[in-house]
Amino acid sequence: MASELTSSGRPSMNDVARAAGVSLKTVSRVVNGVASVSPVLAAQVQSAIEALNYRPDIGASNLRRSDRRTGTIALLLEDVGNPFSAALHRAVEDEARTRDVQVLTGSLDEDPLREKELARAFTMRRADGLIIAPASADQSYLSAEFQDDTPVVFVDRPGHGIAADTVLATNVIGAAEATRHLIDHGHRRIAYLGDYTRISTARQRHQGYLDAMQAAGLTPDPAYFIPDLHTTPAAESTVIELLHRAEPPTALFTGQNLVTIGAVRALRRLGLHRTVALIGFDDFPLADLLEPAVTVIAQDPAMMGRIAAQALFGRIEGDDAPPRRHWIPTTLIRRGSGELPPGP
Amino acid sequence: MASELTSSGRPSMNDVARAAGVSLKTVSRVVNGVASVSPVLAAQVQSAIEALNYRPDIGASNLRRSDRRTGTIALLLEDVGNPFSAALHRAVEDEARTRDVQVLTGSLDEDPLREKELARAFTMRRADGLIIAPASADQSYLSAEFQDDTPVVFVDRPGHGIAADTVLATNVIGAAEATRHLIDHGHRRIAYLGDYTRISTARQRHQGYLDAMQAAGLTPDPAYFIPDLHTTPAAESTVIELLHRAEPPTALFTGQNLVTIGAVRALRRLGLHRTVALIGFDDFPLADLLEPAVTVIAQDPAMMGRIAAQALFGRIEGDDAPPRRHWIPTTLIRRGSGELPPGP
DNA sequence: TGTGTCTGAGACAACGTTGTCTCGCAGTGA
DNA sequence: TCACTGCGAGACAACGTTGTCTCAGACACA
Repeated sequence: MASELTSSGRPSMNDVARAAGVSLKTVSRVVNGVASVSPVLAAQVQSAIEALNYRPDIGASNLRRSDRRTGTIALLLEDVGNPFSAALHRAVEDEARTRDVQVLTGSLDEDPLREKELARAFTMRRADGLIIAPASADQSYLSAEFQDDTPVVFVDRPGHGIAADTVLATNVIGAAEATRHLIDHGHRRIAYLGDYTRISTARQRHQGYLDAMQAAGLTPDPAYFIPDLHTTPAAESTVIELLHRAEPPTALFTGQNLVTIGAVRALRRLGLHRTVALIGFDDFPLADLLEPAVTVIAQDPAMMGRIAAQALFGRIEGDDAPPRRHWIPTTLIRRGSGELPPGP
Repeated sequence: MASELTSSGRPSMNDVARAAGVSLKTVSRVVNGVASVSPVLAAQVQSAIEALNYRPDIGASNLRRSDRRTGTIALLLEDVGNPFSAALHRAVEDEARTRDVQVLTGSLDEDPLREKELARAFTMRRADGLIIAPASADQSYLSAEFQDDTPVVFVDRPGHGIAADTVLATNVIGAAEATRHLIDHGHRRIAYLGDYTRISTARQRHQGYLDAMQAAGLTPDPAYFIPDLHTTPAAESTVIELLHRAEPPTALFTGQNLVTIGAVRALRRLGLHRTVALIGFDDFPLADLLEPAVTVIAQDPAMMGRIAAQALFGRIEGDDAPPRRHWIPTTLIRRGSGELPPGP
């Protein structure tokens, strides 16, 4: 157990070499599984490694290696604590795991400055690639940041100012499907309630709503267009105000999770949860256990993460085809709230 | 815009030095904010940095630096996709952010082998510290893995075989409070339904249940002790079976999130959700919107993450006091399901 | 026996950066 | 004018590792 280290910290290959009575380079060969080492020496090296608890420093390795891979990718999401981001994160991790790659994560909180700070932090750590759900309006800074030699994949939201693979939900189609579903159930006064207009998914979902209304020959009433809701309390109070109007909508289409939940709370407080129809974009846990259960346009964050990670690793491994755009389909899940008829 | 790089990849300090007409070391001084550089040269260096989009390689920096900090910590959780882990992760990130530290994450899925693999992967990346919710029974391997020079903090579950700071919820107290609450509402036949017994939190919550029963002079019926439930479907079918027995319990105490949700589903299917009382350990979104709303013992994963991160950074910065144990209190939230009286 | 080939293993430089040492030069005081 | 001080800035080695080169020795063959 007596360790013969020159330095006080972790043992290095040199310490292992000394302990095993071989050259540094031979230790390197054993660690990297190069075949041309005689079994006798290899065994000596192995036991020295175990005696000293030697662990290679992949930072130093990376510095010298020709492929320059750190075995680390970066993942920038809206908020690793929210269910959508968390599910996507998990799927990325699963893909990374099969390749022995680790994942550095960061939350952007819709803050463009934070996005740039984190991009820089990850550049300085020489991540092999980046998956990002961008918060800022323009990602052209990324090509300078990464010198165009680190692949980038956009997920959930498209990037701007830089060509890269992109993985998106079918926001327009899904929102149109939700709206059409409400129209098919007899609704005409349908309100759209969405997130900040600067967020592209919010704009697309609104677009889908408009498309479906127009396709049905209905004129969307601007009074029913309610953007810039970002939190549950904001959505709740806004819905209460909306339903107190002289001519309230008979159906609500909510363009985001927290907004949907705010709407559910508001309808409950007003006792209108069995009267006013509701469809939310993005599924959430227990939606099926509410009264009435909430009809949603479900996204598939796990698939988005998986496809994004596969695209990224493809690029890291040398795929240099033109950037691709992957559409991940949404699904209408009928549960009750979206099938309520309009009042008399 | 013409870049004068020797190498084809990212520019190095050498490239910046050449472009600015100064020595490599002067660039290093400017990058590290050493004051003793004349303003003129510093400005030349700055503009060369910007022209070349130079970004320091903190891996190389770390290799040479005396403090040996990578500015990266590792976080090992049960599953970054579940709400508890995700909330904890987010809190750790927030603490790390104030210190310009990035977070490497990994999910263990109750797999001891995965725990060891990830510990090794993070050692090889020379993380400055580790926060872990352990899946294996013994973490003594960590002191070899980290050579005792990388601080470790256990969170949610205690570690074994290695002394380290530990951040735990008051599982026994919280579970006892839940059970007492049911007893106070007149229940005598109370079932405990929990996760795998090998998980320490599951054992502690069961212990709290036993404590409260005994304190009330009740003998816990072994038939009402139902361990090893890990998923919602398993919990759902088990609860259905349980309530079909000749003498079913009048109240359920569920020791974990997914089990609670399985119980809610089962009670709904049986139409007993207003008859059989239910208290769950760990809060979950929308628990207050169910019918009846679900009474829970709420944990505070964000506080657990924050305290764990603060403890870890304290150690990283040199705190060498004996290991501490931090207890994060749980809170009983009365919502209705836990206040139902026993049937006649 | 001499020559050539092969193989295993060590020597050395280099990756990008920082710690330490040294040196030149301007400014100071006698 | 001459030492002395102080300060800015460069030279050099080193961190832990791998790529490349070289060399010693075993072996085969003419």
